[in-house]
Amino acid sequence: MSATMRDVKDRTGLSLATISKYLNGGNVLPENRILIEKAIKELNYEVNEIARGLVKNKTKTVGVMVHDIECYFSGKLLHYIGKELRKRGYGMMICDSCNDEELEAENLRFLVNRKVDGIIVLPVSMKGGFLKPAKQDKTPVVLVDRSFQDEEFDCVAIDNKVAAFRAVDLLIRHNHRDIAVIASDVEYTGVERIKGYEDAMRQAGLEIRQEYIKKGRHSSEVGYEKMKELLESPNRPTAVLMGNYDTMLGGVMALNESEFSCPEDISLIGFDSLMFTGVVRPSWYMVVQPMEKMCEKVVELLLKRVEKKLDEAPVKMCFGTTIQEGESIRRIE
Amino acid sequence: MSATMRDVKDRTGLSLATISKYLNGGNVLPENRILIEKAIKELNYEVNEIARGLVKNKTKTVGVMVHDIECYFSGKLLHYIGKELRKRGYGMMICDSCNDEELEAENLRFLVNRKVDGIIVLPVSMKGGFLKPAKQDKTPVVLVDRSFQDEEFDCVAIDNKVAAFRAVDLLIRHNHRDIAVIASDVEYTGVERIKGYEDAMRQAGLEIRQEYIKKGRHSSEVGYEKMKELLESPNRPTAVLMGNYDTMLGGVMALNESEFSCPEDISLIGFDSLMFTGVVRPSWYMVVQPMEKMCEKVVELLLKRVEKKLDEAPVKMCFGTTIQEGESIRRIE
DNA sequence: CTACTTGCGCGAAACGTTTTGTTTCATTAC
DNA sequence: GTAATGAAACAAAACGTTTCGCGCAAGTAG
Repeated sequence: MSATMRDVKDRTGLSLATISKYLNGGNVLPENRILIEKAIKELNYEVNEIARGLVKNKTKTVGVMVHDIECYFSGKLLHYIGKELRKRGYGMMICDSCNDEELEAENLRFLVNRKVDGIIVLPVSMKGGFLKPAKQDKTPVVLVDRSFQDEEFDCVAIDNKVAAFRAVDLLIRHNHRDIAVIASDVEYTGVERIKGYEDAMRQAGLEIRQEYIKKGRHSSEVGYEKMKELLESPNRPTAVLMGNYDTMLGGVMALNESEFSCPEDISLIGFDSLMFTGVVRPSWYMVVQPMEKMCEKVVELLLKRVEKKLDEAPVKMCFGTTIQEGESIRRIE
Repeated sequence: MSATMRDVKDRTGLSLATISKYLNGGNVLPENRILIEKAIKELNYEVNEIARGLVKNKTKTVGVMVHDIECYFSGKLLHYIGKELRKRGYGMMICDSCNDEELEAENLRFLVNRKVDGIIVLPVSMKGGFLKPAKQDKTPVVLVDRSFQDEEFDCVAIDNKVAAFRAVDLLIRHNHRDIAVIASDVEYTGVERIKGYEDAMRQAGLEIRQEYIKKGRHSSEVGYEKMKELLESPNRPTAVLMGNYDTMLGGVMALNESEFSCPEDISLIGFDSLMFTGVVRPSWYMVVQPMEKMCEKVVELLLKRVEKKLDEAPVKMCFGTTIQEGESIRRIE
């Protein structure tokens, strides 16, 4: 098959140790350096990273598990994380959990068995149990975007509660009183965002009505269904906070099919969907996260753990959000 | 660190060969099976896939390189490919080429050095030169969505020329005469789609005007710019074929900012953007590819090569497209 | 001139699996 | 009672690297 170090050794008459030294940037005699380089070129030799990984017990690869690779948020995240890892000489092994907890657990074992040096997880689960094999193997794990209810892990995210609070507060300052929310009660971000919604309502002295809190997994289907229910309800709200990007999509679809329009009848604010800026009319108000910064930090934190430069208790990094203005909110006079 | 086969061996008093046999589904005495299973559980033993890969020279992993992981098309593709690979017991190592040819070449070497069993490429480049290391290593490669101008490789894609032809033909059948196209002249799909545009115009006896053929890399920026040029031109077209999903986004942005509207002033048809269905008004006419089927085939083809079940010349699989109806085309009376 | 350093190179032992060819032992057949 | 058969277990040699400890030569200090 392909050439090995042994071939280079034979062709140069040097020893394996010397070749290895050269490959790893050590000092070799100029004449030998030339010899080796010539042999490598002629043989098209390339390091076998598998063999190297075996002895070093390091693969220079980190695993990244996302809850759902199809969603825009994941794509963006993977892009930034990949860029940052590459900058630092690491490769990336991506797994898609397909929003399935079993698959998530399987993927984790997959990565651990392949001896990745560390793992970045955008989890499906709200509980951290599935990470046990990584712990046992002492493979560092850092969470991104979401954390768990039961366990503390290194984590980089935004404060979802505060972000949702601010969004609802904005609606209130536009004189909205009948404000609903469509968000997930089975995903960490959704749960936190609902809390923020409730806080804002409470603080403004507004009644928290259960019929205005629509729960269901973050997805366009749920967004569609729940928005429909809200529109058809006798107490149709004047504004809705959409729990994430997908529910926003679904919600707007329902709205487009209805007799109502945005922002005249319903005001909307959502999360994370920068892609639509300028494409959709009316343009959307949105809560945006500093994704690139977050990804840089997540990688930095993970590699510190990998390289044993950090040995304290779990670190939680919280980023601030901004609200991107749009046309989807009406001021009630 | 973590337990190895040797630990299992010591704890059971059996030999390494027997443990290996058990792990690989061979027959062992019932009493030994129990012994082994107990030891594995107690030790939390997990196979080290790196070591296994070294001796088998098989990693049960395929590499997937996409031109740009941020784009929706890639996300969808990766989802389906991952699903299919998992079904067949393979893992997936994803690389993002970030639309950069140099990075693409680097990523390829990365995958080859990690001894992936095969590689699926959605290429940036229009030339196949960067695949040389894979050839030398005899790592099978299958292209998806795009192929090269200079070399033949296994490839699964649609016939872009025909797809574009049909789209333009549809516009013509709606009595449009002044039809423009915005597409890439540096990417395979764009080049083919422009050819299809020209064929359709020619066949209908319509003049092919260079001012109506707007070229530039497939991106929302280019879509935006070129659409603006078209709108401001004295010979404003009545319809435009958008070269891909990103140009469609950019084009619609430009349109939204202008005094013109779709479909009253300008009719539009684009490619691949299922995600927007129902969200954008007017809804878009689009050429859609059977992505799931294509991904299944791409994996099937690659694994046949990997498992040496196929030894012929490069295979080119071409899929048909359908046109999804929308509201973005006006019939001219 | 001797003794000590320094820079390179070398051989051999790892790393954790699979695999090959051989050995062991119980069973069956005559 | 012996030979033939077959299943299961074993020991050892791979796989392609890195690394450890040592040896050799040339340079430096006294």
